[in-house]
Amino acid sequence: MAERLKVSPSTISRALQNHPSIGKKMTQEVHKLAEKLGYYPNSLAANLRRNKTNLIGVIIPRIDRHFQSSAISGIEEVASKAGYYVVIFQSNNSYEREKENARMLMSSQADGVIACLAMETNNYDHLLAFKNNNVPLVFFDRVCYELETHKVVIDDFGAAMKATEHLISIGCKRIAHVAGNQQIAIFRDRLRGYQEALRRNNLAQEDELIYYTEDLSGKEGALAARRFLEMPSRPDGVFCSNDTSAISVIQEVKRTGCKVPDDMAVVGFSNTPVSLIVEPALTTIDDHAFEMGQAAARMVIRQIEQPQEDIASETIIIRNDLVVRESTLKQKLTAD
Amino acid sequence: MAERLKVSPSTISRALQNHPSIGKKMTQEVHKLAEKLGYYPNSLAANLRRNKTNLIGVIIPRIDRHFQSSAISGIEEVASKAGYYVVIFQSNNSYEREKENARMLMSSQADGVIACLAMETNNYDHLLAFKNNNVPLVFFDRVCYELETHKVVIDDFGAAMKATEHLISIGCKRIAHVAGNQQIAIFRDRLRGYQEALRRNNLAQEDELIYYTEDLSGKEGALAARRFLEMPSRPDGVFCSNDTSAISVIQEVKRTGCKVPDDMAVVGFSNTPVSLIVEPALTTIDDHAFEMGQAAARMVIRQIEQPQEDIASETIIIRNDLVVRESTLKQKLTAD
DNA sequence: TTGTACGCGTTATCAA
DNA sequence: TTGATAACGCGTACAA
Repeated sequence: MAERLKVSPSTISRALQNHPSIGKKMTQEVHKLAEKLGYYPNSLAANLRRNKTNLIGVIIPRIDRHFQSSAISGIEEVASKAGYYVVIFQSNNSYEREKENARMLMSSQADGVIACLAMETNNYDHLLAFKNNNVPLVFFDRVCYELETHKVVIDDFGAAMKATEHLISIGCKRIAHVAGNQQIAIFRDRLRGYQEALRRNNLAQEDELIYYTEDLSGKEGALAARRFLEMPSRPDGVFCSNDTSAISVIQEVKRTGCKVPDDMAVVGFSNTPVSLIVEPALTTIDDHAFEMGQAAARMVIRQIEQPQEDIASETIIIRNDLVVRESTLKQKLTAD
Repeated sequence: MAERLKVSPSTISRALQNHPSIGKKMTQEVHKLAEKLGYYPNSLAANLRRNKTNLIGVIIPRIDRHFQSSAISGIEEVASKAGYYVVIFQSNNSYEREKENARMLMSSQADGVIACLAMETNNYDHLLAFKNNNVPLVFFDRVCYELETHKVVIDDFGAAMKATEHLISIGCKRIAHVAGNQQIAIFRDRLRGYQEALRRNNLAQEDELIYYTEDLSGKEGALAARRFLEMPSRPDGVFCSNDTSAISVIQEVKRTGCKVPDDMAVVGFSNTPVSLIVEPALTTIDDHAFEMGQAAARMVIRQIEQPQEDIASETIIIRNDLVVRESTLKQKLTAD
């Protein structure tokens, strides 16, 4: 190491981190030399020694989904300001990969972990390792209620109710729902919120008004739309559990010559950028993914830095907003 | 360590990696015990010892851009199959952050690096460190011609020419261009491709037909459209350097009551998902981001594993395709 | 087939 | 203010 050329390793080490007990002339010289030699500290060794990596691991299904990448941006913003680095692991919605990711993360000695569960996951043993080894773990969005950890979520039930009641408020009488995978809590909650809104307003609750999808893909959205359109008494409003399927519904409805929102009003979920581009622009729930990420990061960092606060489980609920756009602006109301 | 309960550390170590010279009964027992104890190898220590991390660092502007996240998915797919892990660093298009990212990556002893440069970057010293320390470096998309490294790109010049000639082929006579930041090579190349197409076809090449933007944002696209629409002799076709601006152009044109493609045909660049959702659907260049990522990953892994192949610089050019959609399907041609 | 001993590059501790 | 030394957890050459 660079010390050859001057003094002792410890002096170098201290100088590089501007330790107060080092002469400032010395400190300067060391810095200059490091620069000249193109010296990069080996953080592997440092982390090993200090038993701290400043790494926050993130396990998410897919990076190329807008909701996820927004959340990551939020995590990154908070983490980097606090001096942490974010390493991302994609599960591709596969349980096996998620398990592998968790193992990796344990091995890399991450200081904390933030996770959004894979579709497939319904066994949580692989995540217990974090608890057992005192690695702070925070879930967001697709959380796990079986495990006692901190969570960041939105009120999916309430948001779905709000979305459905909005459809009711513009005069829809038969409201359908495109439902997500019912293995996942958030999609169950959204279905329940939809049902509760109907119940409270004494509207029809027919099974055939609910179309269950595997993964809320565009293709499934189109299939759902076709089913609804073929019904003898056609629904006049649809609440979809995500934007992708909602947009497909809009496109399919238009393809058959019907009008959105006049023949069928549509509401989505997530406020992804596409909801502004489809025509008519999509009314949707803004779930503030970026803020969820920020909150999750703050939470995990707090646990890392204040381990004494031994709170078993805390849940943060991020606000959500209904963003009303043309896909639910019926003529009679635009006069306002 | 687990050895307390059995034999020596080295036996454990060897057993865990299924070393041939260990009794298979022994090996099995060790694995079982590790499982029971919830043992996770400390990869920090292992990497330090082996002087190899199996990490590929990726420096990109922003994870929440579709092109980038697709490329990352491609990188990840190849890397994980080859036993490498991908760590992502976002520069947010800031030179300072990119510099910081490079330092981090050096410190974390990444085995290789894949980079897509930030908008701001026009000094490349921070990347020299990789070369100086024999860390393989591969650029993609926004590459750096000043440095002698491997690169993965598309033929931006040719693609832009193809896009522009497509506009010409459908009968456009006055073709405008929404140009990206001219500091970046790819955007310069796209402008040049546009110009070359006009030249070859003896079409008007007026300065006012080129609208220079800062970052090809939606807002700038709308401004460009307005400028074009206000011109005394209005352009009848526009080639935009990305999809975001192209979509804004379409929306702005429609807002003023003009028709796409009949009054003004529009072509974008990248084939992002939104290009399918806008109406009319956007004709665009598919730049195969996922494949660029794959190619970059293969390239960097080859360099890691075969350092003897001392090729100074190799450039892979990924194919690109013009995807024709309604935004350039004029009535007279749809009869085909 | 297994054990011993050392070193990877850093930092914490203690002594000077 | 600085230096010597040990230790972090693992892999490996060598010895047994």
